[in-house]
Amino acid sequence: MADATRDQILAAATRLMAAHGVAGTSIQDVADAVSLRKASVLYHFPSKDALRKAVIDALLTRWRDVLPRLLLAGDMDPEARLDAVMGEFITFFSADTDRARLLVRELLDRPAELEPYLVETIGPWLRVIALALDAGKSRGLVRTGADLRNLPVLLGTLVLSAIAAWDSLGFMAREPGADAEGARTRYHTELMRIARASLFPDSVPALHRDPMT
Amino acid sequence: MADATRDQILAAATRLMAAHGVAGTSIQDVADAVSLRKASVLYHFPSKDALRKAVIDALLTRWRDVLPRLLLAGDMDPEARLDAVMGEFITFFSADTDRARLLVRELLDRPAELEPYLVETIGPWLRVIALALDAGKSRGLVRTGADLRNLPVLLGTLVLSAIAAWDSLGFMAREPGADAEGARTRYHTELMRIARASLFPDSVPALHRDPMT
DNA sequence: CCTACCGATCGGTAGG
DNA sequence: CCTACCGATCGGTAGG
Repeated sequence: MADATRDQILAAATRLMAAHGVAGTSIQDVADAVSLRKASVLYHFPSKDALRKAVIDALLTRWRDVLPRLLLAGDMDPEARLDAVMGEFITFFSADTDRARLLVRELLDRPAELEPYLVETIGPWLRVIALALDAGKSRGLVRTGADLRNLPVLLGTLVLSAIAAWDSLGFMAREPGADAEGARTRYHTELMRIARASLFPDSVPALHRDPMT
Repeated sequence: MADATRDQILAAATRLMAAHGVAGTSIQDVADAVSLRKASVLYHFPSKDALRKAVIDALLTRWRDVLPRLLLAGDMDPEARLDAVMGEFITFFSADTDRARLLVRELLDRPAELEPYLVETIGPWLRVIALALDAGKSRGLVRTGADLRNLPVLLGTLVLSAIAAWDSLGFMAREPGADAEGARTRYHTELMRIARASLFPDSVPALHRDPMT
């Protein structure tokens, strides 16, 4: 079933559309990247829009593979759950930063089209997390001031955009003479710390190690 | 000196480029929006790239007007300074969300071109804030765990992207039957709360009211 | 998967 | 600020 040529086109289109946007990527650009003629690309994907949809769909399908690991994580305490969810989130997008850039671009370009996907793939996760956090609140494990309706969306936005902007903004955080890999790890560690600090009172110590280190 | 036609073109280009990106906006689109011919737009701005640069430049010039208010804020304590900076940041971008969308797009499309502007207009602010925060750390006013090299960039990214994504993601936070204006205020309030929680230990109470309310 | 081709639109110019 | 026009490129199709 694996169509090697189709996969190569998809990979090239993903890279180009993440870097330059859909409007900034022509079918000819994709064809050049895989050493084919434009008409051959259109044989595998009947239109530019079909190619774009296939790129986004591949990304969201991969995300759906990650999701169950989070929802079925059983009766974790709020802190362990946050670490698990944020860790998977950071791992997923930093493993391929094209994913983050593509999603940010789609959020800006076609919010209405992305909305049902968000409701379907992020909605259930949001509800489960909000429930767990609300239970944690009454047990004093979660900050009473936290706005549980906005916080998860904002933390998701933070991870997504921070990773999408890493190539553009990472230089501002890199101290001279430090290794690039270490700088990225510290960037992710600080993402996790912000999330924890926004959710948990200081009296609840971090129980779990940073999944990024 | 005010050129009304030029300003109208600039305003239309700002709106269109924020919504559809530079590559997704043609000179014809801009001309249609101001009821001119394409050649007339090119009389006021010699090329599409000159138009784009004028749009970005107008945005960054406005930001430069806000900046001194932050840097010259005198000997504020860390908490008051965070409230002032975050408040100005949120006010600036939420007053016109095109600004946030345009900047996010430029960060993705032309990071190398934006870098000198960032270093010039954000760099000094970052250094002053980092110094003030570091002083606050030794006085126990700032969390010792905070990574002061990454935190300011991440909080800036959070505000920028959260406001850019409001139109796309705000629906996830809006409870049914709530007024839209109140929902947006609560969104901004939670942004402020995340920033404060990431920076200050719980033992330091919030001294200043939310500048958003 | 290719060659050859289509009409539409692109950014930009000449000239008034 | 307009009309008229330029070559290049766009997404897409026919036909093999």
